[in-house]
Amino acid sequence: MNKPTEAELEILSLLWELKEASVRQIHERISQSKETGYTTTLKIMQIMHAKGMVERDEENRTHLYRPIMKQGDTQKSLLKNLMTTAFGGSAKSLVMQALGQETPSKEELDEIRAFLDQLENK
Amino acid sequence: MNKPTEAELEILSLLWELKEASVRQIHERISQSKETGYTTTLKIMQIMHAKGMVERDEENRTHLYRPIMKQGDTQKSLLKNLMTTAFGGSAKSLVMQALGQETPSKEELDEIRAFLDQLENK
DNA sequence: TTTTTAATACGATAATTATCGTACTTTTTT
DNA sequence: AAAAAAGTACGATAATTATCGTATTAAAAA
Repeated sequence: MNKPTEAELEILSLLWELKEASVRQIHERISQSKETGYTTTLKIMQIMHAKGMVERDEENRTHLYRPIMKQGDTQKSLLKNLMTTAFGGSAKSLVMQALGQETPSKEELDEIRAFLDQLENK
Repeated sequence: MNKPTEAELEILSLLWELKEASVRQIHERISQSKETGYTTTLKIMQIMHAKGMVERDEENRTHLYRPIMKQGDTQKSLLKNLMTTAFGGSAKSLVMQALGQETPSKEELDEIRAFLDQLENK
């Protein structure tokens, strides 16, 4: 599956969150942070559909879109790409940079620790 | 400083690694993994210079380029962007995805643990 | 000294991505 | 029933990015 563009990714992540949404719903969310026309959002979603990135329920007049690209797979491939291009392939430096960026809660830190332990025993 | 494009990032990370390089050096590295013309690499580096992303030593005929954008800053902003768009802002899920992707060595895992502890006591 | 090689500069073009206007259709409101 | 509102479709265009050819110049080799 091909790499989503910036605009596509923005929409995809809303779809991951909402599971299913109309163009209007997506557009309302997007236009909170960005000045953009409704038909622009519509067009991008149509393109995503043509590319097979999303599926569409056309039962009713207002179409409903659902993501096809799995969130985990997409995250994986984007991360891998970023890791090799910007971090010289080092997971460690990426991870530490990310943690410094936005520190998780105590609970989350513990989950990460557990995950580290599990990795080590594999 | 503006977000580097894919092609720019590829060059930037080579410059981070080499500290300083000619167009030819960069092009040789790039063309190992990709079929591309010399003048294409040249042009992109010229554009990067025009944008102020790199500096250039023009003493000799063969110009030498050095990165201006600091590696850490660039990594930070790219990661932040990816974290918000693809990971719903969750550092935890990004970190775990990255670790699953490319498991660091035992030593590196320990460094990450130390970093986690340090975060918690801050 | 002549020729060949290796460099830069830079405009033109291709390719990709984002934006929007307009036409048309269906639904809802008046 | 007429008008307004809310949808989709889709072509055209703008903006950005990537690629390359050609001209020119400097250095190296013959």
